[in-house]
Amino acid sequence: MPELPEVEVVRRGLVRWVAGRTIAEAEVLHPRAVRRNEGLLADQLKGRAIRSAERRGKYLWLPLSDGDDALLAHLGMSGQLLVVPPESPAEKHLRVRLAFTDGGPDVRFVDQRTFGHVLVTPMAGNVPKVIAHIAPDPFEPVFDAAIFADRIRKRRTGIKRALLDQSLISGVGNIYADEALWRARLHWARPTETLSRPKIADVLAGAREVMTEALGQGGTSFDSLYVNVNGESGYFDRSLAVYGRRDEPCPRCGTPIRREAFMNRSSYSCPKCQPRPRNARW
DNA sequence: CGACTCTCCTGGGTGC
DNA sequence: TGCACCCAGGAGAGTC
Repeated sequence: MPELPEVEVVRRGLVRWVAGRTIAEAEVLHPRAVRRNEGLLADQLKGRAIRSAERRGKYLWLPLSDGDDALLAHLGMSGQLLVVPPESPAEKHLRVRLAFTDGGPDVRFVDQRTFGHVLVTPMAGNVPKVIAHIAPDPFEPVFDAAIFADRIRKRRTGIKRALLDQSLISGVGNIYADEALWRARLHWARPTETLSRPKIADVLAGAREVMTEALGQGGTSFDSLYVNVNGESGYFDRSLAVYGRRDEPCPRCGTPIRREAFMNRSSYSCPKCQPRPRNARW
């Protein structure tokens, strides 16, 4: 499942392949992949050059020449942006294909579960207009830890729900939320308004550390659904402390990791290091 | 505005 | 072997 480190791996892989190249043809093979796009993507992209590859949180975009807009992508759960030779056969779940005027490798958006999407959208300052409501991610210079802590403390919800709220902090998904909370020794249902500023700083530090480590190992992958632009999986799943490790020993204290249902998904935590608060909220 | 739920999707795994 | 389920969620839309 692509979260910030996985999307960053894709961005880094993509930028060296696409910067400066001109799109000869864009082909949409599944309408759902462009459901947020206004107009015809193929017409909007034909003849445009890609300037670079940028990212905020889990969103990735390719600024385009001849206008102040960009090709924006979100990988959803199973989306991939692959760089492959133009003659290679269509992938089973190929949704959008970009061919280039230089005859070099295609960029292909492949997505089994179609939660991901791509669209051409105008920029609003430094980010695409349609993601202006997303908060900076914790690796951006403009991310303000004090503002983040204030906003967390004003919420009336559980800390994990707040971490997953992309308007408070972007880039954190289910995996790294669980890992950050384990590092900060906090239960996911801890009410946000009961957290001290230092404790919020611990969570933020945990999130930054675990995502930095994951990035260093090429991201996390549990199966072949998340891959970099060359189709390779990351190795960070070997380093996860709690996510997906029900009944395995906590790396810190040895207590078996528990799995709890939360928002129609799973939360993994250590019962001893992360005791459930009496005033749990979610 | 904030809190929360519902919904979209496919294929691998599981139990009978 | 077949089939009915369950599960993985990110985030926009909608409700209150």
